Amino acid sequence: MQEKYTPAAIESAAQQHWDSQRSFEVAADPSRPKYYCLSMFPYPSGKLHMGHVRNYTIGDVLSRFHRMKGYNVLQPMGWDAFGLPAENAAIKNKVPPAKWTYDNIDYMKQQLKSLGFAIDWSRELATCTPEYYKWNQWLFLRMLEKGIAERKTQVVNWDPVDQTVLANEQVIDGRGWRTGALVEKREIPGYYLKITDYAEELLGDLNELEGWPERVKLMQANWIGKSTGVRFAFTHDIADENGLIGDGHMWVFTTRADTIMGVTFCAVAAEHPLASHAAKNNPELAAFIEKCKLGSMMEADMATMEKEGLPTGLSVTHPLTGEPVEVWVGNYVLMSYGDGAVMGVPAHDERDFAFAKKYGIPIKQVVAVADNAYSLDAWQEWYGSKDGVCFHSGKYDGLGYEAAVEAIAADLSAKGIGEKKIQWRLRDWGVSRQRYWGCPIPIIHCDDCGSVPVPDDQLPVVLPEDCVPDGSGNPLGKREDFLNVDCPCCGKPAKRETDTMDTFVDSSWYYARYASTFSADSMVDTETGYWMTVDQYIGGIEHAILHLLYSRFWTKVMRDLGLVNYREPFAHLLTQGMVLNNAFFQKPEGGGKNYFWESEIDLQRDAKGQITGATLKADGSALEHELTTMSKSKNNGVDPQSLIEQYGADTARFFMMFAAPPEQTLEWSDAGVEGAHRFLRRIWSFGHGFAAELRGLIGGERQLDGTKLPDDLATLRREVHLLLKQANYDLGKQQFNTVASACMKMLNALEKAPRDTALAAEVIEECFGILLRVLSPITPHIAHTLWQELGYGDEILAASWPEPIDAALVQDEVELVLQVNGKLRGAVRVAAESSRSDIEAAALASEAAVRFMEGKPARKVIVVPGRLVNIVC
RNA sequence: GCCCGGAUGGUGAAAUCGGUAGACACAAGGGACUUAAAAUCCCUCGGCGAAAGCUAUGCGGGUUCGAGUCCCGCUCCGGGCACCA
Repeated sequence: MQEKYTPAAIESAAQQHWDSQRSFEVAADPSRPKYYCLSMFPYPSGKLHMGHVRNYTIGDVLSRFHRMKGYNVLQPMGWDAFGLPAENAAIKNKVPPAKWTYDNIDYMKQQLKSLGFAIDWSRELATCTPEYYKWNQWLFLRMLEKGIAERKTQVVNWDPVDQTVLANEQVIDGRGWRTGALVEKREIPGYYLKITDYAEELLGDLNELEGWPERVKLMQANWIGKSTGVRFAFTHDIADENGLIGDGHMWVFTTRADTIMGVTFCAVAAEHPLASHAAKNNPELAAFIEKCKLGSMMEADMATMEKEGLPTGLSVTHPLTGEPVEVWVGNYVLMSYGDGAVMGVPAHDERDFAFAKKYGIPIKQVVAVADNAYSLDAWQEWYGSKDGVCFHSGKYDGLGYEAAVEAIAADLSAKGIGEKKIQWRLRDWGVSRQRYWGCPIPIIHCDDCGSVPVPDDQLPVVLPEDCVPDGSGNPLGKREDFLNVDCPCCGKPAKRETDTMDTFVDSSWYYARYASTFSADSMVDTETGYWMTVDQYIGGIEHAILHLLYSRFWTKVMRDLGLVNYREPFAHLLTQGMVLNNAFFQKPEGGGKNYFWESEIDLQRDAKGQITGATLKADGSALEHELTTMSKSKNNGVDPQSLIEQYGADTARFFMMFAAPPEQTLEWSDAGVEGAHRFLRRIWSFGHGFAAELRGLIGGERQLDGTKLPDDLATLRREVHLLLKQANYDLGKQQFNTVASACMKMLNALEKAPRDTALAAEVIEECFGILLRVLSPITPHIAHTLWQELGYGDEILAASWPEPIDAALVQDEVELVLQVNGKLRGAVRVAAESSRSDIEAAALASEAAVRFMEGKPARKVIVVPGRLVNIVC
């Protein structure tokens, strides 16, 4: 056995061993319990980053732990291979996205292998391969047949210079990222998946997901956003050349029907038919509407922008009072939510209040809350409260929120212009992307037959892999060989759809494909039934809503099509915190941020080492900094490669687990890695130092007799078994940082232990065997090698997980904390099985108690068994 | 702006059910070994104080014998906001 710990050598040897044994290739085996452990697959951006190392180490720890617990463990890996960065790289380097992507996959796969993850590589998949995306297309066609997919108009960011659609990410301060041109909103056709049809089930089934963090379920519930309210119409006789607009009804939705008597205006979206009609003879309004159409599509921008409006000059009729109500166009009203119109009740809605104050619209209080006086001076929290009663509301006066809503809904319903309605915040999922590097939408456009689905036997529609996007629109639009096709209905020349699918489609079902046998004839097969559902899913908290919601939806669609028999894909979810690092930037005049690498700058720090400023090495100019997620675009990623090369995979893995609990954000710091490596060196030299003794001991049928141990060895053994108990508890909580520290404590104890007797060697043999096994999921290479070298066995993978021995844990005496009036004043030692009154007596008699009680009688003595005694006097 | 989290020494963090705050590490300082360095090992290490002790878990209140942990009100930081993945 080598004296020196040489991670490079032992890690490649261990990896070769696992490779040659095919240790991690698994098959369905109904006789054994299965554990499907899935980490979110990476986007092949070029190199692994620290977030990946963190994510996959967590998954690997859980996989290896469960394997030693006796489970049949599946841990697959693949590539979320379609997406925008490949096109950006193509624009920059003139390399086809396909080549860039496949090259990145090759490199990153080798990186993953060097980290020693227990992955079944025989199930590797990449979403950009036709064998995979064929089934995106196939399922999309089934959704079309069932009416789950439909074609309607969508609003996109349009760059008028490049004549191309931009992602939100490519719009910086309202301008195109490459051209700097003001971005416009444009309506174009696209496909939507009716996720709203599943809203009720997606919401309800959250209750079944006991293994999900509450906060994720809460976020999803809020996102789905079920609200019960009233949809009703303001009537009018506004007509254009086609007759009454909207049949003389302007529909609105409100959750506050109880405030209907306080309506003093209505607001409609810029795209609303009444707005368009009013703009015809009103150039100022037409200009305002154009301006609204320029604005951002993003909800955050909508919510923070200045609320503006302009009157249309039109009025509609209040459904209950019959009074005329002015109609305004508001830039904050969304055509895509509800009916694109809202009622304005300034007295009881904060936004309406601000709007009314700004434009001098009357404010009419119609809800009163006891002991509060209404004033128009400033908005008060209680104005929006549902706790009050109707007021100034005629027949509804005195009714509380619920009674008022019921009464008003009933009256509106009687007039035939309103009803109670459930409204969802969730919108349908627009899946069309005007991009090249994605899964082609399998549709053919024929002048005669319209939009025709590609027949199943012509799937997949294969994406040509040699295009190089240049930023001026989808290159598929110029590919005659892709575009031109005969119409499947009439046989006449037709054109293929050039839109591709949202990449969230790719990631909505990959877990099911891993679990099946990659058949060319079916999306999923019977093997899926054994492995699914995923027992443990691990990924970044940033996916808490969209990816997870789309996957849940997709699963339910597959179930309705009879493809799978489960209703939820992921039983347990671990949302790892993000890995953060400082990012340094300057703000150029055109807007946006220019990021610099830390190597390009000089840092200024205060006496405590906190960063106070930064300057660019090149010209000394000042930089701003922010603590943010590691990302390619921010030049603040730390490449794990150098870490692996310098210290080895085990050190990188140990440090990642030790640095913070998995759910917490992890602020990157180079320091600390050294400590992890030092620990592994100590483990190695401890093993090396005892190699001869341990080899002699291991292997026999001998069982350590704990009753004959001298005190120091009994204490050591007790300490290690106690640490094992804690480590097992923490593994159950998925708190791996304290598992790592338990291992460190075990080694600390072992190093201090006496080692000069045969009995000592026996205890150390048992304890070190525990330590190696607890450590093995985190640092598998060193644990594997020491296990073998010391003769514990051939395969630590095949060893069973250690459990603490109760007899080793007992102790005769315990030390209790002594408090007087809640303050720590000392300690009392008592026999472990002392009664409450014995403990009280011992505490009261102690020197510290006498001293701090200052002669006062004890009014109360609180005894917490095994913990403390508190004397109140 | 809205929804969801988080905040504990110089740093990362621990504290299982409301019961010794700072385990385990990193950094720093001191020492041993060494011709020297590296490595390794030992000691100190929240603040104030000579000590007794006091004080301390982002800020301000509250509940409790006892609060990092529970409640109310803030501040700052992170994630998401539907075309980044």
